[in-house]
Amino acid sequence: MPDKRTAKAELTRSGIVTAALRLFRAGGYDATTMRAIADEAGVSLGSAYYYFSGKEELIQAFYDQIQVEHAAAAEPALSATAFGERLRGVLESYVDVAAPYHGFGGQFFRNAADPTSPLSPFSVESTPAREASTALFRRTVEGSDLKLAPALREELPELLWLLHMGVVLFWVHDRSPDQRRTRTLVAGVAPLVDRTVRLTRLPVVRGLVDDVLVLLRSLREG
Amino acid sequence: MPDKRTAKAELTRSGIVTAALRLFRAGGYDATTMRAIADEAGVSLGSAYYYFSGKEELIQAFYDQIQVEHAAAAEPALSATAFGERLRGVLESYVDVAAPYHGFGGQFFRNAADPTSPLSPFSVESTPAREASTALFRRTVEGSDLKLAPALREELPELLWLLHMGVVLFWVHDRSPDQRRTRTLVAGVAPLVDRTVRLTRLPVVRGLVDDVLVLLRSLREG
DNA sequence: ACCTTGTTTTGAACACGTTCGAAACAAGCG
DNA sequence: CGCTTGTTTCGAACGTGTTCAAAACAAGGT
Repeated sequence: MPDKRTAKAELTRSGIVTAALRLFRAGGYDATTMRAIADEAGVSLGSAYYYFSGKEELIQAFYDQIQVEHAAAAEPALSATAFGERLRGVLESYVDVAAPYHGFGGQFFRNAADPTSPLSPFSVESTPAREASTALFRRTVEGSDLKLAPALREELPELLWLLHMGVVLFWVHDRSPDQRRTRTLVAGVAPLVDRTVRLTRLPVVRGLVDDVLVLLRSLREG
Repeated sequence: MPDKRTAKAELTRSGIVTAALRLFRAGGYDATTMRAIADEAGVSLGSAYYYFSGKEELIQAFYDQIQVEHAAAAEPALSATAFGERLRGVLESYVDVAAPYHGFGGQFFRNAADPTSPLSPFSVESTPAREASTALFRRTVEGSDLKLAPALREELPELLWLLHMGVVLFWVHDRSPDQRRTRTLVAGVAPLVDRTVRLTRLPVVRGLVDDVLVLLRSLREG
């Protein structure tokens, strides 16, 4: 492991990342070999493994990039005030940003699904990316016209992130041209979530919501 | 591919499956090599590949086995009449049945998450297993005291299957001893679903449910 | 200058999943 | 019995991700 990172080492490292991203983009994840990445970066195979524990770790760079792009692309959507509109815009912008990678998104996804992998969106290693994404949904809630019980308001961003993960899951399996079906899903689900959340102020639904919150908390500790 | 299956060939085939399952059970999926499976079955490496297109295909046998065990283990739970009780029992019995495989369940899961893989629960190849599982949830609904709009009643089993998939996802990531957290989730979520579904008869909620159904249908065609 | 210590680089080597051409086997037919 | 056709078995060989011991390099300290 590189403890004291010299300037030159950092250059080598970023060179490997750049090479990997270029090749992933061109030919997909599985088809891109570590040897090809090393060649493209102008280093030996062993050097690639000196900087990265394995092929998987190179995906993280990809994730980080998409997350940043998503945050930027979602910005315009956050000028609306209606919660449903905001949510729809934020979810849609992800589909836009991720579109170029849809072809081999599944190859990434396979690794992400492994719970033992640091690439899993639930892993500790993904915490920064996860929190950045959750922050985006927190802004979606807080800048909106939505009126809510404070307890639910606090949990909502994380629940929306979960919804986002669900959309991504759908997206990965979506073979329709230009991911039309995912867009249909987002356009339909956003207003539904809006209306559902507003319903939680009804007395009949209130008790249900409270129990959901209790369950969420007991799961978090467990 | 074996077109005309002779009796001896069928024996070789099942021998390979048995060997694979035994080794998976003992050492997990990743650690079990195709060479070891072939050895254990007393055939050559090439023979294993003559019968199975790859290591992945051997997982399907595992899935089928669990599905059958689940259906059997869920039977007692279906003697209850309250929908919430029935649902809880069915979901819980899966956790019981799958418990021995929790250790390497994630290794299977990784392959299942690949949308291009036939092992994906959404793939055409998985249709039989998926429908068998959905049938279980249809029974859960139909034998219960649940009163519902016919339209929703028709869609509910598939939605419950989706919930089941969600529970499995949670289960895979659950590192608590004896999967306590997953059991907490199931025990908590079953009554919540029960109450939520019953709420759909309220006039205020009715319109929401109708829109959900419309969305589901438009997604199915797309 | 030389040694020491730590970092970076290298390519050979390993084990694995998978492919493939060729051999062995079985069955029907003349 | 030979011959043909189709099935089954085999193991060598390929390309892959990954590991590792050794070399090259850099920077001080003496």
